[in-house]
Amino acid sequence: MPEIAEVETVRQTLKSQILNKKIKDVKILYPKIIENNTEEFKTILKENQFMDIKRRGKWLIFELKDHFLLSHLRMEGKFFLKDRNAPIEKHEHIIFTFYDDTDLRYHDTRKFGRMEIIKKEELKTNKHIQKQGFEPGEKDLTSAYLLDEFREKNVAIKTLLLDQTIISGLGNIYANEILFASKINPFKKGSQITKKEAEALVKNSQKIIKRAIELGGTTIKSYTSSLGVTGRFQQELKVHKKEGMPCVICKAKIKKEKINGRSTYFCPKCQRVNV
DNA sequence: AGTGCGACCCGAACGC
DNA sequence: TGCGTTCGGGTCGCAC
Repeated sequence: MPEIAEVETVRQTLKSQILNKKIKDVKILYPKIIENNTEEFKTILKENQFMDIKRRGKWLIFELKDHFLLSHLRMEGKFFLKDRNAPIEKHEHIIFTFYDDTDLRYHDTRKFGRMEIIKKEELKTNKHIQKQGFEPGEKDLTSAYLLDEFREKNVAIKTLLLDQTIISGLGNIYANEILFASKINPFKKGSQITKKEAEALVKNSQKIIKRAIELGGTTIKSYTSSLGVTGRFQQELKVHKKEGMPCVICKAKIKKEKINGRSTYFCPKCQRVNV
């Protein structure tokens, strides 16, 4: 699933492929993905060009002349670059055709992804963008900040790591891995998190996301990023999808349980409730 | 305000 | 084998 490292990989890959190419036409085959009026969406894009691609958390931000195109891949959104004559595949929902006869195609099996075009001055106040917390690696993501955010929260730390308003960009895979690296039980309540644990979370989120980006993200299940780029971080997963396998530290069997409806993998020994 | 949960989707995995 | 059912997963919006 695309989390921050996968989205960053998509951003870098796309940036090297589509910048400053003039858009001839846009086709919307499944309108629910677009949060704007579809005619308005097309009108803004035609004859326009992507001048830069930025990112905030899991949101891709394509810079146009006077607008930004925001794109969230959710579970399985992918971008592919193809020849315009290539047959349209089943899950290709949005097609941007450039004047050089290539297409940028948005492919999304589950149709969960979303796109929205906004005026440039609306970026900071956009409802999606403005609520993003700090990203792993940003210097404002400190243990003091986390302790303050967790202080009054009576929910599992695992759930809090997935809250984009606190830390921006983490999904289920990296939340599981960061908790394992930090030796924190995923069920532990936010208010019970100690200073030491908060420091470990800052350090490990930074380390793991940095490493995942270096490896091009995690390819798991059906998810691969654009243009056939395959992530290699899955080779370094320690607990995610490792139910029943021996812990790399202590050999105890990795457990799988649900927290807030999400699969949570952890080592019952290294991540004991009271350490 | 904080918290929990269904809805959105559909292919894969599972159960019989 | 083949069919029906369940699961997963990020985010939103609603209910409490």
